[in-house]
Amino acid sequence: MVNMKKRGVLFPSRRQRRIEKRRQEIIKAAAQIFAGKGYANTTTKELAEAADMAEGTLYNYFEGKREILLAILNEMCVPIDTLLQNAQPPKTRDDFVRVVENGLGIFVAQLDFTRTMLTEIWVDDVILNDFVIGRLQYIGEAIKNFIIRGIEAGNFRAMDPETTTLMVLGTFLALVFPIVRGMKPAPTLEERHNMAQSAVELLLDGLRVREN
Amino acid sequence: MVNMKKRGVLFPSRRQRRIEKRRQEIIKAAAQIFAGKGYANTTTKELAEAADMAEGTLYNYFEGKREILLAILNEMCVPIDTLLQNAQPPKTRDDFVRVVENGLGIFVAQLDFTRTMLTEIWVDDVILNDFVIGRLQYIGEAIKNFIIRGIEAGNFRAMDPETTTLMVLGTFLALVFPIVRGMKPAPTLEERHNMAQSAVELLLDGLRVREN
Amino acid sequence: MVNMKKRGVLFPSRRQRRIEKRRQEIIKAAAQIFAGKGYANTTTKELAEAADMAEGTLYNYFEGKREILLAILNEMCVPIDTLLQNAQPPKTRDDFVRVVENGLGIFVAQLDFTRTMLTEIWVDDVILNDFVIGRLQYIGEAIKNFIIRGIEAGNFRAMDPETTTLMVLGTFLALVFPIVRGMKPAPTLEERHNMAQSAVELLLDGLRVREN
Amino acid sequence: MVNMKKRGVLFPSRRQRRIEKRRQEIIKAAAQIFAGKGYANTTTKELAEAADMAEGTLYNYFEGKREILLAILNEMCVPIDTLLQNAQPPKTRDDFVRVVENGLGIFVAQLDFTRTMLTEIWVDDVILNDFVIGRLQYIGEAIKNFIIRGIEAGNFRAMDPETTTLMVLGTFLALVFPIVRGMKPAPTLEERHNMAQSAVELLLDGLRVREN
DNA sequence: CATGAATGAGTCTTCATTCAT
DNA sequence: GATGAATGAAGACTCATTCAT
Repeated sequence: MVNMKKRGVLFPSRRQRRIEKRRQEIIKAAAQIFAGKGYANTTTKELAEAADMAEGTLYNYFEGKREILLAILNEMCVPIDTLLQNAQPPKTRDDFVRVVENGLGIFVAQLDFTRTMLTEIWVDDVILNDFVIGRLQYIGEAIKNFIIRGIEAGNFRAMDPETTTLMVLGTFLALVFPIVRGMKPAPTLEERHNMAQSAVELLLDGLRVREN
Repeated sequence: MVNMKKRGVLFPSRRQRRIEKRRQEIIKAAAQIFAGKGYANTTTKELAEAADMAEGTLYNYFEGKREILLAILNEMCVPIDTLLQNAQPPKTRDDFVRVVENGLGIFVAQLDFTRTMLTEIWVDDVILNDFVIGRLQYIGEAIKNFIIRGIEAGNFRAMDPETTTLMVLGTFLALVFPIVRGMKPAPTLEERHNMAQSAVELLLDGLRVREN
Repeated sequence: MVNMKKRGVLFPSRRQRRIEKRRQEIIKAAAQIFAGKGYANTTTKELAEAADMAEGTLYNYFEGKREILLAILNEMCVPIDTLLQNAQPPKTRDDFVRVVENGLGIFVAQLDFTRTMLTEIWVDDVILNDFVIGRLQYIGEAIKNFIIRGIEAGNFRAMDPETTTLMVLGTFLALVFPIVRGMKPAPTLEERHNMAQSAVELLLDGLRVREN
Repeated sequence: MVNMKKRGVLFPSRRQRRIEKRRQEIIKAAAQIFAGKGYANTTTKELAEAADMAEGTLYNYFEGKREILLAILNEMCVPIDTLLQNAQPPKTRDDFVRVVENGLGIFVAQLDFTRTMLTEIWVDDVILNDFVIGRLQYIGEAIKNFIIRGIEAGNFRAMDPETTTLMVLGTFLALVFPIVRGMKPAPTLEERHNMAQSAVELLLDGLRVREN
């Protein structure tokens, strides 16, 4: 007989599914508000209203306000981590474009989560370390290797890989920023493709006209 | 006889100078704390302690907590605005490098102020609009014109000026970020020069080796 | 199905009744303290203690300290207003006595409320205007008309109606004052009747013996 | 040689006179503000500004805020006490009018002081007892005797002296109220005479026409 | 004596969390 | 599980009083 209390993650009972659904509702609603006014400026009352439940009910699903925030960030990291795990180091120019495109896609797909994260990393060292630093280092490492290999293969000019990595990341961030901050609407699939093209073009070839 | 009540800004009385000095002390101390934990997570008690005075004394110099924040941001914008007003559109590559260098210099010179601002723009629309948007647009416009003129002169390849501008800004931001976030120490003058060199090189020539 | 959210005023839900009850408790306790030491000298802590609840709980029922004061005054005006609306202009001497009697009754029935009001009208123009002036003018008008009609009918001697009205009101106030200020115990029904008799007698016939 | 430090009250030194003058300035200015917003709602900063001096200077002339209030009330009681001491029990109707007139004159002559007192007696038992109760009892006693003697002489009808006394006082208060509360301008000498006439007429003869 | 900046206890108010229903 | 009233610790701000200049 299956132990009803410990069905495990793979075969959740109906009860567990309901709980999970409710948590998701809370998370989604909370992300929207956190994204708008920041964690510290949001009251649990607002969270409850946004999730359409009583204040006390929140505490049946989360230990407290902060756990909701952490859940949001965890949630947001899932697709990022799967992308990172499956990603192949880009070989061709099109590979490169596709990576940027995918990255944009992830952030855009969960705008509120992204906003929430961006809102907090400046203020909360724990969050910065637990959710951002590691992944950023991983990505940075990947880019740096990409650059180094390019230099070794004679395809890239000899530049400081450290600084260059940062700037590559910055290019990406710059594309995302106005969207995240709500100054631009979320780009369509096609627009994302064009943005990625432009980015890669700039990074690979620079502004200047090739003389030959 | 000198009118003691209306000495004006240019010849401040000793009293006015003392007040201004005290305000500066408060601003400096507050920026340090705001930079670390954000405006909302900082109590007036902490501000007072950091400025080494009683809580009530703060209110002899500022109308309230928020005014201290605004004073910080105003303070920080002064050197930026003078730079922007005196800046010439870069003509040569060295011009370009110098502009980036100066920009880095400003942010680094007042790290706490920069951090404070970065901490709040995600959360406070008023601040974003009053202190950032305008200047960013101004800078963005300048960069865009630079790009457009370069394209017209046949020096730059035909790229979307809008997106490109963003990415140029992003490159800069990327250089600043780890310093502002306290992940890297403030760079020396020489290091800033090298960073600016790298940035300009990447932007103008891209990663790829010129084939000729 | 009964709409739970819009039951209306006439059929309050149990919840609404509970809230109203709690508000009344607070109002009553607050009136007692305000009456004793005045609004400005009363702290919310004291209010909470008097109402036997935590300080924060007050704010579940009122927007703030001042709203409690206003609620007290509103509360106190209800019986006054109903009296004023139903009152008939006194025709006979007994009518007159009864009016005075009723008036005394109202103030005595809610001594703390009366005290609270008397405490604040000297200090708070808004309250004076919103709660007192209008009603006083209405009453004054009624008295004045009563006097004028009396004069026209040849029953009353020709006196300045304005000043006389004031003095009639003053007579009433004088009866109320020592009770309100706590210098005398609240009068019984019978005592109130006698007081009203005396007042009417003085006003109608004066101190002097009728010569005929 | 005269002891400069203890010249006594009758021959104040120039220094003492200056101090007294300064105290009077403060008292006057303070009364104006207390009259408007009440003691508790007035800050020492406002007092200092009104007296055109620095906040600290107040403390060279008074022990604290409360002492200023008490000084105001003392000040106000001087003319009242001299009047009470010199007053003869009114014999004729004109005597009576003159007493009322004088009373009005005193209150009107120092409106701010009167207002200040009226503002505080509701809220501060010490003040009520020290400054008002005693005098009121004295006056009440005088009126009561006047009434009793009138009754004994067969001039006045037999009424409850207690209640009647109260109402006589109330008549007076009613005349003063709108002036004190700032709803009417201060009456001229002549107007005061008329008011006194009306009051006495009402009290002695009542509203009703004498039938003979 | 005059000044006014400094002080810190005291106020009103907010809000995350608990718990009885 | 759901509710939302109760709680009280903590926060921003005020102000009478002191004191160095």
